[in-house]
Amino acid sequence: MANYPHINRILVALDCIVFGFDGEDIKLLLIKRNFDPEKGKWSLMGGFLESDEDLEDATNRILYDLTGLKGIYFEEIQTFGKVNRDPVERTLSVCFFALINIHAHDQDSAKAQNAFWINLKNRPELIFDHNEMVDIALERLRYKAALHPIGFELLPEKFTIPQLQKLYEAIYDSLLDRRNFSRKILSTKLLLDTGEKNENSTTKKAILYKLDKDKYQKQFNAFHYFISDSVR
Amino acid sequence: MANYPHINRILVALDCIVFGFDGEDIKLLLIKRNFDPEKGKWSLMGGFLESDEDLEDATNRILYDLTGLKGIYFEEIQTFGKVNRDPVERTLSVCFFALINIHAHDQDSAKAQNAFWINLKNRPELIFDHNEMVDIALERLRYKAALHPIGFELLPEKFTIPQLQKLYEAIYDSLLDRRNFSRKILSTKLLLDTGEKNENSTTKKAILYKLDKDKYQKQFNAFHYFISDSVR
DNA sequence: TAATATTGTGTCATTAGTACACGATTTGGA
DNA sequence: TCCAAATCGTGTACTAATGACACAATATTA
Repeated sequence: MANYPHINRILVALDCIVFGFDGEDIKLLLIKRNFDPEKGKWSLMGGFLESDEDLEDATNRILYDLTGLKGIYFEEIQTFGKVNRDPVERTLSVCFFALINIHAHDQDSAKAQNAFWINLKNRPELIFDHNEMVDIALERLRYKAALHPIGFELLPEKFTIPQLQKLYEAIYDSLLDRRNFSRKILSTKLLLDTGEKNENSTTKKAILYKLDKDKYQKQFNAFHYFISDSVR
Repeated sequence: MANYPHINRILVALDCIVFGFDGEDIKLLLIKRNFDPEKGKWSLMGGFLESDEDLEDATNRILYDLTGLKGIYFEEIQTFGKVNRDPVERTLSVCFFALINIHAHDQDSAKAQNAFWINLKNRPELIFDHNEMVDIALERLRYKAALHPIGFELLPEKFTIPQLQKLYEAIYDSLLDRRNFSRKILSTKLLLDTGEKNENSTTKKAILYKLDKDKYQKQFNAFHYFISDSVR
């Protein structure tokens, strides 16, 4: 069976940081554990890698079990491999974060996993090294969102510029200038005016935009190099 | 022993992309395999994770065995986990890249591993998914070097601005404007004038600088956010 | 219909980025 | 010896991007 002899095989788990946005704050989808180990405590959603399963398929499976959604945006962060990180048995954890539209997920799936949306600012202590994972995920989200138009993954299909601004303000926990923000976002040409307006507003109704998905795909991995001044 | 029953344990390997710079080109330290599987073919340097070893310690061990150096700069890229990526037995690979000063490493260590510096432009076909690993590593190096002063890891302690420019030109495979490059680099205030000049040159001798390590540490993780225009 | 909250757009000064020029240094051969 | 060739250091002018701030328009409610 095993063809590399004398080498130890190790348990491999996946752990997922699910970010959502409710219009005001960034939220995490966390598990109130009703199973061992650490029953009763909070943790990230996770699962073990099956022997016949690609790593990427396992990620999609875990996200589907949690949210009922397919095709969620996710990104690997890091693999955590301290010998004693899991007190039960040595377990490597491949850690990733996912971004979802908080209103689109399936609530029954979440309930079945005993998962709850928790405001990032009120996050509880998590088991094992899950706190560190969240710290790193948040750092990565901030890093990525600064350079790539990733934030749209957290919003509904149609959204207003003020909503988008609130999202960025939540991600960076800082206030932005309305006028400069608008100019900067529109200059990307990634937004399409739907012609509709946000009827939920009690004051002036803002224009609803949607993402230009073609441009989004093309531009996604382009970013402005620090060294961009090339010579012909 | 095992406390999570009914779950498959998997082999975990580490694979490392070692980048170097010889003054003209980016090079890779590759292994001409004199062992099975795929004996005789080229591969990345790698090794298995030991059962009593932290992931990070394993990385340092593998890099030390290859280069004789400690404290090398390295960064995890991604964990590769397709079921059939290793034809011998399923093996997860935690993949990372390292940057070293090509002249500082221990040649005997490299020789013992049958490792050779290969120009990135002439890289041979590698085994398994190692080609993809190199592609992703290069992309990550370009990404990172554009925003962080990471390039210094590839240069000797004292270096000239023209040398640094050649490095960036090699990383991005493009020519840069001498005058603007110099201005941009000096504006970071990360370079200290050593007062010495490069005696190797056959024409005008350039000023030798060294890295201001204090500033380097402090600034390393700072970068300019896309959304940086905050309101007081 | 006036007060309040919010949205869309505009202006101006400052900074950063791009394109390009000139004089200085060093070596080696005329 | 001195001039050509290569390379290095710095400067300047134009353009684009950013940051700070103002005003008019829209919608609701008292």
